[in-house]
Amino acid sequence: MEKYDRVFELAKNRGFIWPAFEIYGGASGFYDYGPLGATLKRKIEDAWRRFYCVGEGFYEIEVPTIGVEAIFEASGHVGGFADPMVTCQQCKESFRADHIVKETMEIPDGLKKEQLTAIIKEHDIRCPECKGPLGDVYDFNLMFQTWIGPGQKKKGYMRPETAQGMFVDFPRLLRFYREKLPFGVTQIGKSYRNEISPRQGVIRLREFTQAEAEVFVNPQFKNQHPNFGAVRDLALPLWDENAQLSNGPVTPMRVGEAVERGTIANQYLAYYVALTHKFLVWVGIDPARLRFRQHMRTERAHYATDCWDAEVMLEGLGWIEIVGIADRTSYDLTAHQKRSEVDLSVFIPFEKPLKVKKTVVTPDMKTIGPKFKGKAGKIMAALKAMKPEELDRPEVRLDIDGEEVVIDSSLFKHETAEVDVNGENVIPHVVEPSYGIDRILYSVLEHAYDEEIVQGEERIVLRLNRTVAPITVAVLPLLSREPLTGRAAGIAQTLKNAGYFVEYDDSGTIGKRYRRNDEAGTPFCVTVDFDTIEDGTVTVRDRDSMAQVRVPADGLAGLLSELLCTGRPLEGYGKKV
RNA sequence: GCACCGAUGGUCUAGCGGUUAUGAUAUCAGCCUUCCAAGCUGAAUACCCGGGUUCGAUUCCCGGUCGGUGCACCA
Repeated sequence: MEKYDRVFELAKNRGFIWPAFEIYGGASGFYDYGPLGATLKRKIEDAWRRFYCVGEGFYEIEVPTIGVEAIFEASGHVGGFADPMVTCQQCKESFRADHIVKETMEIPDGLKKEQLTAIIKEHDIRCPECKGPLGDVYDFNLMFQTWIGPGQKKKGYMRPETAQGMFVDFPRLLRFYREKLPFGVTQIGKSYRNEISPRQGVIRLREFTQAEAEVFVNPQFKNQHPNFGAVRDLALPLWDENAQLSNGPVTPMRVGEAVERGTIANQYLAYYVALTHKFLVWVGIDPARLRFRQHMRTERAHYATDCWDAEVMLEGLGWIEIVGIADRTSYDLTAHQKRSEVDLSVFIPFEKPLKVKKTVVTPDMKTIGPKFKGKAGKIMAALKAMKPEELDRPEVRLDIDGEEVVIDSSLFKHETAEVDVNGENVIPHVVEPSYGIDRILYSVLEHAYDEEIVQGEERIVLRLNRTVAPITVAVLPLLSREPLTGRAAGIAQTLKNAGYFVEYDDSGTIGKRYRRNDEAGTPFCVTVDFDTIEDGTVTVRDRDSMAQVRVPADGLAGLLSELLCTGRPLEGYGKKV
């Protein structure tokens, strides 16, 4: 953890990250982003928006972080993650408490943990592995629970992922996108998981930020991503299931080939794996410390056909998952359709209408109604569900709530006609790239962190990507006295007016100020010296090479704009110093 | 949640049953300074929280919080 310690020390010193609630002793799994950290995070999120919202055309939505119980009943988070657990005091193995008890006796479902503890004590139920004594039963649900409104009538949960909000809004989103697939929606926001014992510092948080995209696609066309050509030849470091099983290496493979060979299940999934690679490198993840690992069949959620994690190498922590890209199929929408009883399918028109024979039954409800009263509705439904040949009889026998009802053929008409079927209703599949912003932010810091020896002194420098660095440019008078200070302040103001995040600093020697900005990751330092007063030129210093060029102060805003857009080295501009 | 270890200025640290609680670095003010943590002067800032033992606790004991390590957990 040595590297982590050094990065975290810098993060605390320079105002990137620190423990939350420090004056009250803190709480594990919670961290604050300080001035530079919050700015860096926002810039990473903005880069993400540039890829997903601007690039892919997926609009961003924002839904409450608290959800009503039904959402998480449908998603499986309530039932699946509210298990009573018990730990063996001897071998420390954990078990489902109710399962252990059920091996010995019949018990009803839904017993409270106190009741289960009592039963275990009473019947001296022991650890099935080592026969050691069991501890008290405790509830195990990763969701934070709360009550909506006064009293305890309406349960609410802090969302454990942002995804559910986008599934729940599906009918409105479908209308917004004018009822056509495919379309995508994104959300950047906080999610909450009440981890039992978060470790690994900022890697495992109880409150964290996710950036997720849900791409709704016709399952028939998962192999026809409209923009696949743009990524087809990109080589990705893939570590598929077979390679993992055989302890094989991570192999670079072109995206197109990965789909053709079936390494990645379909074009849509592969496209977002590729887009993830582009994004991560763009915000400053070292490609040499990045790989894509396929989920093993056994670790995949039962509904997911294929799932790939982007993992980064962090020193002392190993390979850490920072993005998951999953084909969730129609699982989520189907679950919400069932629980909410709202139709979440999309009408997909056929290219040519299909001619289909259809039987239309018209019951004579004027007679059936008064005669059968309360059962009339069910009789109508039963008649309409009958096959044509069953209706061609003098009388029809129906089973209504276990009772036989005989309907004379005079009580309904039926005719079979050929009708046009113009399309079908399909529940879309969902391809979901899910990004852990906090982990990405820390990884960016660690991958940018560098120490080097300059003239016998250690230099710490954050080699952040120019576009995500919190401060874009520092303006420094060579000496802290007039007329340099006044001129520098003026230049700083001009750059602020141009929209840049500018730091003006005249405290201490010039060397010290360079180093301060190196630690903050500021890519450029503009220095105002006596030549500036004479001829209006300044020096611009590159953080990484420490090289300087001399350019006219008037052109600074334009120069910065070009440096940020093109990513070209500073050395190509102005006169070398 | 269990076991072991730790917690001292912003940061990194020395140390002790009674100290004016080290040192470095960072910060602020001033002097000096014509490009990479220079120098001088001064200032401000700390014993994680709660109980106990004791004349006296930052120091010893107990509990908690936070952090580290191992186990468990991480859909």
